[in-house]
Amino acid sequence: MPEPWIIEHPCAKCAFFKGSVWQPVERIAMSVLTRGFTRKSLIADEVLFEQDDQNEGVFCVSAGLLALRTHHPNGTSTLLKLAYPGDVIGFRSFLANARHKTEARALLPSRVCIVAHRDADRVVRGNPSVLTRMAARCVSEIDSNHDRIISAATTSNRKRLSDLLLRLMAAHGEQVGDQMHMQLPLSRSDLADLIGVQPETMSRLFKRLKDDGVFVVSGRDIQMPLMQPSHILLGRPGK
Amino acid sequence: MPEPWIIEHPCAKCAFFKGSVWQPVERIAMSVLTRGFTRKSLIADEVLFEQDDQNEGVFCVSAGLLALRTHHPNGTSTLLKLAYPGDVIGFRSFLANARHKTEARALLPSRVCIVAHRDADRVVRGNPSVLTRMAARCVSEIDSNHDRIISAATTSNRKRLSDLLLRLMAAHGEQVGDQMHMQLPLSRSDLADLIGVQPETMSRLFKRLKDDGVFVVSGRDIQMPLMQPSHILLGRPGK
DNA sequence: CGTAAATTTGAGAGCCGTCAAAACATGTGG
DNA sequence: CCACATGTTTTGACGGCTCTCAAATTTACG
Repeated sequence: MPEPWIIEHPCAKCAFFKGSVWQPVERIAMSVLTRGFTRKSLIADEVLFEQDDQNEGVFCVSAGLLALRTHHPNGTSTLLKLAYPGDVIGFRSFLANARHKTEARALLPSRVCIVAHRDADRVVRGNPSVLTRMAARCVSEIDSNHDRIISAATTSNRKRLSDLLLRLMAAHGEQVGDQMHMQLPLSRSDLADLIGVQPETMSRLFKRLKDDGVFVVSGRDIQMPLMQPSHILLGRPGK
Repeated sequence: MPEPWIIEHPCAKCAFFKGSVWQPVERIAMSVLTRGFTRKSLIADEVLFEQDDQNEGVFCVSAGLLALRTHHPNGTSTLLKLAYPGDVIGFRSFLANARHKTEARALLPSRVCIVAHRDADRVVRGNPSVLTRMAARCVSEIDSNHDRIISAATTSNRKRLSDLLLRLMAAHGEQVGDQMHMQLPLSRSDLADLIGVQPETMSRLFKRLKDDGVFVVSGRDIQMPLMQPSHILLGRPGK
């Protein structure tokens, strides 16, 4: 018999509770959720799940930054997604009931909340609205993949890198005087895997951005003047 | 009170009934489905829905071939997906309750089945399993987008074109003697939009494929020897 | 301070984008 | 059936970018 007292939702205190896929659910589902609920801290470079692993649940990033990567047979890899707090990961293999196609590895010290597969399944079955919200996550995943396919097909690597750095700056940077400043959370190889070029090319792209005065770069230290001639960021005419 | 007689499922006679997202549903949902159900024939080059149109339902391709394209402000476009019989399209904007991000245009004379938005909504609400199957379509969409991102990042344009032609040959070709033969359903520009290169480059890629003896090309007529030295299709070592 | 790993630099070949022009295909009206 | 106009595809020339391999340099860390 269900308890008449109010059971607190395991995500209730999370900053992302409002947009959680697990919310709202019926009271009964809360106990299932609570039972399947775990939190996990990851140090930088720690792996949350491995490519080809069986899905063990649905993961929700609550702090830090994870990279979703697929490794190719020839030793190279492609960085498919950066997962920020609020992002749900592992739902692809959860929904398909299949193995992970990507590896999830922390780029920064991170924290994830986990709903174990079996219990996630049960909650979803009893609460179609959870499925609706997961489908919405799928859709935004599709959207961002489309954006990436389009930018790869229509935009120069130089502009794509500059866009990426702008996004990273927005997420990780802070204002210092009239400059933005950040510590890059990614290595040059990771950036190369994200843009889809070789590391040597990435290095040269950085050089060009530096030479053009768009960014001040020193290792992982990036600075960016807040007011800069917009034509530089927009790239050469046409591209 | 539901009719005791058997109502036939509107997709019952479809070749893709077995894998339909609309199947199985409760008997009551069948009448809603039937009510919202339309079929539409498209001549080559006819538009099913326009980019930025409001979603009017969920479409299931039953014959022919459609191209999902997004047009960019600068006049170029990217071909994001070829939709074959059995494919469901429009589910992205249906699930997100948003406008279409792509245009759907028939490349060949085609036929689609349509479940009107309002009724699709109703069926989904009453039958969570429909949502599960739509989520599965989302997941395979994500998978194929990932494959595309990966191949764009790691494979030469030459190999990507050759892979594409192989897939098209499998779908549209027929064996004539010891050759495969097909009529290309796509213009050179469409192929260029699909691979992500300029039309001039596409023309040169074809020339190289021809020169290397992989394909015999004449306009939209493509022939391919069935037994060919596999190293040609695999491309240069490394790539 | 020294070793291993990551990043940058150099050189050369090949591929792609751009612009412009030629070749080809298609459809129309005479 | 031809002449013509239109739209698509191919070709040429050229500059710029990326890949590859190799070596130099910097950074990270024990």
